[in-house]
Amino acid sequence: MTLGDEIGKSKPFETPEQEAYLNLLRTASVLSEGFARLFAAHGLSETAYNALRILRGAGEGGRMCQEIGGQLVARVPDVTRLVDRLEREGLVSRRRGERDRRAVYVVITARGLEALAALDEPVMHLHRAQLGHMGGEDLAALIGLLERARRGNAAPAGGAAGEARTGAGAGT
Amino acid sequence: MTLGDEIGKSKPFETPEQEAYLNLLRTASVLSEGFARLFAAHGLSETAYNALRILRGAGEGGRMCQEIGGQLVARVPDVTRLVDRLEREGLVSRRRGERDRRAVYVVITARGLEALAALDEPVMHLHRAQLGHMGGEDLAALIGLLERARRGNAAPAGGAAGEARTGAGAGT
DNA sequence: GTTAAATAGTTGTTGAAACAAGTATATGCC
DNA sequence: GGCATATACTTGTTTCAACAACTATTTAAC
Repeated sequence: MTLGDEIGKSKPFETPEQEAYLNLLRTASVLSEGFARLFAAHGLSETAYNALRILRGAGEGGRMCQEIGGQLVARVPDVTRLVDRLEREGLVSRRRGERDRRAVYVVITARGLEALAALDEPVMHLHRAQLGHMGGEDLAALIGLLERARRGNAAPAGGAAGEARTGAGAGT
Repeated sequence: MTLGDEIGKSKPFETPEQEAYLNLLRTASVLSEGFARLFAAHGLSETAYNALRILRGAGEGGRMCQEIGGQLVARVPDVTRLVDRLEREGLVSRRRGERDRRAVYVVITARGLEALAALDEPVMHLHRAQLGHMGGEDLAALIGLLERARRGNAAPAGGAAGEARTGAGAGT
């Protein structure tokens, strides 16, 4: 089913770029809704799940809020309150940095690890249910094209782009 | 730049499906942020812009709230208040259906058309800036793969899927 | 024709997203 | 070593998103 049929557009698209963009958003929305439902059934949002995944990868050392923000697939401008919620539910714990007392290291708790573990299997299953019908070749092609698509945005050409971002820029 | 580098993941991905999914979300997020900035500079959200586009396509007859919801690229479970906001800013007007007095037809106003017109050129420009570096062939391939990716979700196999959706189902 | 079910929107409420301003610690300059 | 700047996070506030309950109208059943 083409996107034109799906959203009932008669004069489908003006340019291939627009068609690609709208297809991208639509696909992301459709797939992401499936995960949102899955996570919601476990009391988590997609962002929360994502953050927990990052923290599981970080191990006992944890990660600074800033780093969490940078690693999330979708930009989140308020990591503090995201961590607040996770902490309130006992899934993570905060630890003030010792060397740098401004920093706050967020560490996943045993309960957080359990929550993730309970999701590992269903998540993998859903990934396969959603995209398993595509061959490995098509998946590889899709991945390559998506990476290529992002490249145009590396250096925002316009005027009002690429500024502050909550004091980040953290740099290599 | 691969997504693995981008979000600083050492052990990148567990399956190609996961890699494709995360690349998809990331790309959608990156591109969509550009548009969000553009629209915000004109006092609109992406959803609001999208709704106005739908209403411009609908012409003087307008569209029912239900139809707007169905045509938006990302599902929005509260069209009423979306229309509220647009109405408050004078971009659309409501008209109670005459044949079916339950229905509310939403029509774009002259001011709404102006707002869109002011964005037509910048939007097309941004589309090109974001994806213009990809050849027409790659764009076509990407579009095809995205459509293919959505196909796995046509009939949700699981249990807790495919229910109500705010009384919709509306059918052909 | 009157009642039951379905449809189209609205309203209420809670939680999260987004932007801006504020506090505490570190770093660098002189 | 004291002051300016930058960094890391927190807090305040407004707006939007999401789910559920409610009203009005239509359709269908009997």
